[in-house]
Amino acid sequence: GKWVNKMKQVGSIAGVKVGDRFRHRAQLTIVGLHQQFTCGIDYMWRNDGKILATSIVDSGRYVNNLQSSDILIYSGQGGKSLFHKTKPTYQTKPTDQIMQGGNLALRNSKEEGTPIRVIRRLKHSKGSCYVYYGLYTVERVLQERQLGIMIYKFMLRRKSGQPELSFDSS
Amino acid sequence: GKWVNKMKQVGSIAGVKVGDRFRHRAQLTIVGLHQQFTCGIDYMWRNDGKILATSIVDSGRYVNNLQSSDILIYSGQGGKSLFHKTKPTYQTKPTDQIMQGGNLALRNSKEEGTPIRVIRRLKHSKGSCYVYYGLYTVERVLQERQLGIMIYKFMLRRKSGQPELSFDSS
DNA sequence: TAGACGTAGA
DNA sequence: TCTACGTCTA
Repeated sequence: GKWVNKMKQVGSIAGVKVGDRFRHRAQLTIVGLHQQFTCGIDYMWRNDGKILATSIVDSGRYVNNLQSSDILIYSGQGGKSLFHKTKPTYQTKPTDQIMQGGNLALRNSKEEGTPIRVIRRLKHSKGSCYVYYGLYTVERVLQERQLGIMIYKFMLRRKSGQPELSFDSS
Repeated sequence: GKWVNKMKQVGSIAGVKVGDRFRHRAQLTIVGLHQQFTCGIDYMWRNDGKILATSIVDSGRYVNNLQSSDILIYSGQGGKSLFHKTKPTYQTKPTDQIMQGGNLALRNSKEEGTPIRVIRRLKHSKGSCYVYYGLYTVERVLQERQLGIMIYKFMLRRKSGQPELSFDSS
């Protein structure tokens, strides 16, 4: 259950600035940056029934890729590889990723050109935190084979006109 | 990893008042009330190697019991009943609870008479929150049979001189 | 590395 | 009811 049925929204969140840092995923939920507690892709239902991605979290568990300061390659969700360890035993059947849920939401966002909030986990010697990177749009949807299964890759580009991100020792 | 290696401590936490409410377990961790993220019993190591309970969370998943405004019966942790559903299949062997970890910490706290922070989850029609109930001491350690296994029950009494808890519609 | 009174959403 | 890029401690 929830205290407040917080509405989801596309775009920036009032009071949250690019570069803001958070210790826990729960804090992203509280401020409304990303309302999924563990899932990497959050999305909302538009009035016409189409789902649109609102935010993604790059925690470093999937093989994503920050190609430059502006381009992020984000892996889709779902699918099971024989080489992917799950509890309590190893998978018996590999399955490809499917164009549904978060993957579908990201593809729809590309079609509509709507912005997506990007949060990335930064690791330090002392620990880690989640940093709000700002708004991105999906430019390309790719498919590739990885560990024997088909997975999606989404190429996102950071929207221009946003504050620079600087990562000093703070 | 962590940002700060926050020290655990027995007793009240500066800045946290009886009756304070929190939405997520993560917030209990942040303020230092209860540093275990999902486990119900938190404890620390004293210099001499003895473990002492620092705090417990009563989330309502175990069969606990608020007998009066001052007495809380709290179930120990561990043990597996044949009737307790676990993923991905049902247990094959029942196991009793063991006097270790959190259970041992609670027993030690009784011996030492040290206070324990108590947090209880309150459920509403709209959702739930965690409420800081204040400091309690362990008065009795009981054992009983439940669903075919031996479990511990800890009787805690709220220390006197603390603010009254009132639960109106706030 | 695994277990533990986690959460939100489909 | 289940899955999902959780998070701490032992």
